[in-house]
Amino acid sequence: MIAIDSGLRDFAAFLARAGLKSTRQRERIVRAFFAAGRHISAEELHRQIRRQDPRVGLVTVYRTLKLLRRAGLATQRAFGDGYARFDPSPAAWTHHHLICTGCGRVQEFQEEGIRELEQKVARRHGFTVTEHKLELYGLCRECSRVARRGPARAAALLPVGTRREARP
Amino acid sequence: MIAIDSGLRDFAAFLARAGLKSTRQRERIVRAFFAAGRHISAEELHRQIRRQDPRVGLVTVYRTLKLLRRAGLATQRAFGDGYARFDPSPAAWTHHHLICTGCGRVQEFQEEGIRELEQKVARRHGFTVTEHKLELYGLCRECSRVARRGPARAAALLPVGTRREARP
DNA sequence: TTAAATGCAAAGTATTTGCATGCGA
DNA sequence: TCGCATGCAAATACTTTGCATTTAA
Repeated sequence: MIAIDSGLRDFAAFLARAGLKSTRQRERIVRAFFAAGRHISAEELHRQIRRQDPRVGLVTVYRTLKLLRRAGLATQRAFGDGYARFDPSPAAWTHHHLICTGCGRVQEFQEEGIRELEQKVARRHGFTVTEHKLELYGLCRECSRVARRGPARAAALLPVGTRREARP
Repeated sequence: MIAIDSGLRDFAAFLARAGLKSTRQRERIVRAFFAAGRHISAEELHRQIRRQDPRVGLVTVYRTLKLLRRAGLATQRAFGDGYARFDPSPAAWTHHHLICTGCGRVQEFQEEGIRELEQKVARRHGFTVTEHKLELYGLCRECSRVARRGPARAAALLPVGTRREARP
């Protein structure tokens, strides 16, 4: 996969530039990160890696993700489920998220017009934008259907969420 | 303040509807919440309330914020500094955020066109949107100026953040 | 009266850090 | 060889929960 190779190369360059070392763990983590689906959590990434190499600690995954961010290769997000999520950076500029508060599923979408609007806002405020997040929360097609049938009144009494929701 | 009164009234109605009680603490918290600046954290809110009434616990602030969400009167956010932030709900529909990664300041902005784009996306995906977040991260005017003078190269080696960053 | 609310202390949980050991350059 | 990297365990820090007590209805 070209995306993985170029990610690895960029990261290696970053390490060299910063006087840091290439290690087996870092390579495994970076490779898995670029191979992984989008918006992956540290824990999920760690699980993936463990399958091939049990000798990689969760702590190192966290530390490497931080390095990836410093290298400009990863973007951190928080969808409100208590985990930090990570995306390869160029992707951060080209897609946004629809998060279903019913079933928790996260869908991506692209919408060209948004970029322009952002630039307009940034200019108006003298802001230099490096990252952006647009998240739409609501009910997906299926959950909407279920909600329409079910007792609508009950919604007011439902807990807002079961997991912790703040962190990131 | 009209906004505070209507917030209190709505919350009282919610409590009655749900068979819950009105208490001195809940009134204080809700009042302070609607009087407070935007995107306030539970801790900040608690500090404000304590000035007038030391007999309100942080735990109750958390619990009441959760009720406010269930009542549809508050929106929860996570800007990446480790705290959950809360906004009065109608505000969530009318403003967005510019977050400076240099100095941490959060500015609000409004941009009419975004609403339309969202609706377009929602229709395309059969999604019923209840909440939305648009956050632009980058450098504010002043931090941009400083960055342009300072040694640009150093940026690659700076820590990405000092506080914890994931949570909510 | 009684079910809900409060507050303290303790638990929970994602993430970070200290430190002894390992290992790349 | 030398200093950065790793991994374990322990620490953090925001948030939630258990439980005895208080309070609104």
